[in-house]
Amino acid sequence: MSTRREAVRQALSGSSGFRSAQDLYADLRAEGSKIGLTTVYRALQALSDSGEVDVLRTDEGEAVYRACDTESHHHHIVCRVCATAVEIEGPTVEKWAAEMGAKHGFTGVTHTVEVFGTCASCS
Amino acid sequence: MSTRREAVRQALSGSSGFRSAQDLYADLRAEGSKIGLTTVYRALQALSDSGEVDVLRTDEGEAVYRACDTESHHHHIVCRVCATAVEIEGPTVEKWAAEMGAKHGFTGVTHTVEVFGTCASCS
DNA sequence: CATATTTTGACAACCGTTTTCGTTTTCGTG
DNA sequence: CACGAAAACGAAAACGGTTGTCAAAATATG
Repeated sequence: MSTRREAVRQALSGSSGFRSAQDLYADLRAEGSKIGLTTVYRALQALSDSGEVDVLRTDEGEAVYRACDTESHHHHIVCRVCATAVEIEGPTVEKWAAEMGAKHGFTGVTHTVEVFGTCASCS
Repeated sequence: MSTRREAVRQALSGSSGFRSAQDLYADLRAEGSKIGLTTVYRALQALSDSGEVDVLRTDEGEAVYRACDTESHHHHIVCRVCATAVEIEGPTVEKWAAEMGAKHGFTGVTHTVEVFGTCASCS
């Protein structure tokens, strides 16, 4: 793990919620780092490959990343104002997805679930 | 509703599963239409605004569209091999999402749910 | 210390999407 | 049917996020 990559990881861990690559790049530059945008992208890709961060796409097609507290499968509820994310657990959904898959003859069922809303302090 | 827009809608209805704007453009050109790519995008945007089609982003950031059978809120289970999509209903998830939102003090909660798997005929 | 390997970052290339803008088509009205 | 306004169209350029290129710098290896 190189220094730069570690810096990106920390920038991500240090902020709550989902951040875009460009956000993180701006953060790092703001604190004086001379890191390049390319390196941020590379670091995020590596971190996501190794499963250390979650990735998802916004409706605008931008990739956003988040350092996860837990290793296990879980979902998030994200504030659409301040982007703060809370990890939520959903045996309910997991079960529902599995049932639906079975019902329609699908195998190897996976699912993507994202919940958005306005958090208490932003509303 | 203009002629072009109708053509796009039909191209979409005529194919099962999610299709990208460029797919549809290729389809239309293949059958001899002189439609422009711009118009396909505009038509899809209009159709999605009016709720006649569903939109979602692939992991690669590309927007894909699908003509829906029903007007109401629902989800899909998509075959990752042939892209066939089946509409599924989930009072369970709707309720779960609302509960989770309330539990963490979020308001105006919306959600995105997509289920993927391999359909019976592809597995 | 010299050399091989990896990492880095400026910049260009990409790709899907959106905007721009001049042209064409459609449509309402006289 | 003719006219003009408004809407739709399409080619090409612009755009924004992301990825590739490549030479320079950092790091590891002998």
